[in-house]
Amino acid sequence: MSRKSTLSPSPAATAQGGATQRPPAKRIQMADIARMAGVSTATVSRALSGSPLIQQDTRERIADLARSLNYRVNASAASLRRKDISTVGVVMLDDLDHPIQAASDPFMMAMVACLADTLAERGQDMLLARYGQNRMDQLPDLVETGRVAGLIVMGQWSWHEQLNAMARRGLPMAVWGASVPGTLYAVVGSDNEVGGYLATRHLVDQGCQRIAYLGDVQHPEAALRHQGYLRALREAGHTPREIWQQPILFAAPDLKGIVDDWVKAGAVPDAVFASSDLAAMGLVRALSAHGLHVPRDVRVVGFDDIALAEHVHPSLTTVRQSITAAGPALVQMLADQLQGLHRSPVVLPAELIIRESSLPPPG
Amino acid sequence: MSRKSTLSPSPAATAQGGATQRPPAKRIQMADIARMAGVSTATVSRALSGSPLIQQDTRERIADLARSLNYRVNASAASLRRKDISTVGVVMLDDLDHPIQAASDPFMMAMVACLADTLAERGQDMLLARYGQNRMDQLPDLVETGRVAGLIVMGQWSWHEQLNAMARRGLPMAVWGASVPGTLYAVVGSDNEVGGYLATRHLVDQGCQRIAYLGDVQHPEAALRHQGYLRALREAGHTPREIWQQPILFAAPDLKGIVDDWVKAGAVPDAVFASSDLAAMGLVRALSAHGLHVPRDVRVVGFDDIALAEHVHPSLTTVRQSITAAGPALVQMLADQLQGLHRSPVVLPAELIIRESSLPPPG
DNA sequence: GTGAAAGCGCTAACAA
DNA sequence: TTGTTAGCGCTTTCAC
Repeated sequence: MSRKSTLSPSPAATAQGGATQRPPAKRIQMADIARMAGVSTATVSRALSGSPLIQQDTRERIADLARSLNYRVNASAASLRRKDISTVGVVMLDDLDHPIQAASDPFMMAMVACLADTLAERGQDMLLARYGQNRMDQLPDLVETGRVAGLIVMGQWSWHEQLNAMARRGLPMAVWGASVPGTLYAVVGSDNEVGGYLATRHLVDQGCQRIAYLGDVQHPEAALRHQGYLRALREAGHTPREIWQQPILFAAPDLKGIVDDWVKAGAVPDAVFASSDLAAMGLVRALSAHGLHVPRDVRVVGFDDIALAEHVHPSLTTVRQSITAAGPALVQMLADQLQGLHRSPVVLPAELIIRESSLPPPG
Repeated sequence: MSRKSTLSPSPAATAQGGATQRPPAKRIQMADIARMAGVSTATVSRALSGSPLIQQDTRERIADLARSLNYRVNASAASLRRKDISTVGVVMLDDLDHPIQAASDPFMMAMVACLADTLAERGQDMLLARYGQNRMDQLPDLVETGRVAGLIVMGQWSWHEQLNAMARRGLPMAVWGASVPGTLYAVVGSDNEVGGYLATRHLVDQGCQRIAYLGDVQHPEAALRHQGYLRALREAGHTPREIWQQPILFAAPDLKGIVDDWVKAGAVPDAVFASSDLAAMGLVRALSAHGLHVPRDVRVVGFDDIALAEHVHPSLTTVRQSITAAGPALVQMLADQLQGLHRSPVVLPAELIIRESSLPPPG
């Protein structure tokens, strides 16, 4: 089991007297199997990959031998020879380099998990990496050093230009987000405009008159949600007020300050559409610090439908982005890119999930 | 940019008339650089890896050439030749194969992100995979096919025996969790017993008399937290009641049913120590469905200190597991395993973070 | 200091 | 059907 590695032992471990070395048993390989089976490596290779060229019994004999010796073909060697990379890079882009930011977004992380499963089903490996603004230029390395066949990118954020540049360089990739004019890369995303519309329309239907929006309109997805919000408002004959359009940060917003502003201005909304569940939950807390209760005083709708949305108090009305649809769509989009097929953006339906936070309290 | 791939195009894409092929530009390689620089590939290889054997100017000339041609050494080929795998497998074990379960645990996902960063800093890649009970036996494949040097395993759960079996086979791995007697694999984890003690002791100090525990004692980590809970109770002279030891599922507990039981039995506790923040948040909601308010009627303490704990209402008192300590510890533990060094379990300190959910309400 | 040559472990023409 | 041979793209002795 001698496995060379760049890793170095910890000081603690080297200092420790009781450390023991494992016997360096040589790893078996294809030539060994071939010799023992009395055939060539070519035959072993074909047998193990299930080639129909090999006779039934030869194949089984070899398969049995391999199994009993616990032999497995070396994936890297095979991949090198075959010139066929079965690993996909999944990249989480973060605005800051604060440890764990986009990573703390449960929606993104659920997507990562779904991608892992989707890729696994297709027999592909997933290389996961986080990149911040500073290392952004190293992103193409993953592809150019041949470690991954292509990239699935999450967190379009403010990286639009860099992503476009990468697309121009011909990097195969699929991006989760929203397509804006001039987008050169392949995009998969939810129908953010309709999502925003549904959320706001629902609040209008509840009789809300003073509906605020919480979201960073610099962010392409949030901008579309805002457009949907405006459309619903327009339809209802409401006029959006400036103080109710709050350009908060997507992940770590200062909700307290915003509620303060509302209270000071005597302009507390009777409903808020927040562009993420995280923001919505933070808002509930910020409001309650001012003695404002959700949904009694303020109705709240979020976006994403993270797992927790159903389990917090009050449970959160939200716009569901279907992760189980998103993962396969992204993987397929990348597969198409790798075939050299350019596809137009994929827009997944968004669905309003009504829970307690936007409904009249039972009392 | 011809990149062969096992991926097949989607029906939608093939059907689509507007699909365009990218020109199959041949990828440059070391031999090309060598030819253009008028040296051998050996020299290029050495120059690019910064070997001191190569003369300063030769090295720079080659480096410049490579950069201008946007050449990068093929990582797989190099790794094959060098017999040195710089990829680590990070595995999330799930109890069910319900899509996204442990993956929906923000604590685990934050850890994954931290591992990604820690490994990246060391120049290692991270292969992320989820495994359920059914595919569990395929886990060693990752190592045995040479895709990864070793495994970092999260979600010890009820897999103890399988993990032990893998350790016996000599698979290099480091597991996040708790060490129980007879554990053969390398373990890194928080000080769960002390964490449970601190949480419960804090509730005792608040004057709580009827303190319940919520957690699956089958789970090694939860069992230790329970022991800490019992120790604090014992110290305070309290007797733990049966109905207040609830063996809930770690990730998706039926909190409603438990609260129902308490109410029916007329045995509603005045405080609950939950073995995860997720469970604590669910409990807050389940209690409120019965008109019970946190912290007014029931004080609650969680475990983990996920990012959201601070931002929900009421903000959650909890026991922090330091992710920033855990990630590096796991990586180092695996590094030591790969060196053949057996180290004893690493136990990281747990810290009580006091917030609203366990304190008397301000009113 | 640099180059020639021999592989890493496997697959795929091409022959037989 | 199976074996022979020639690499995949790189690193590294060993010689010069």
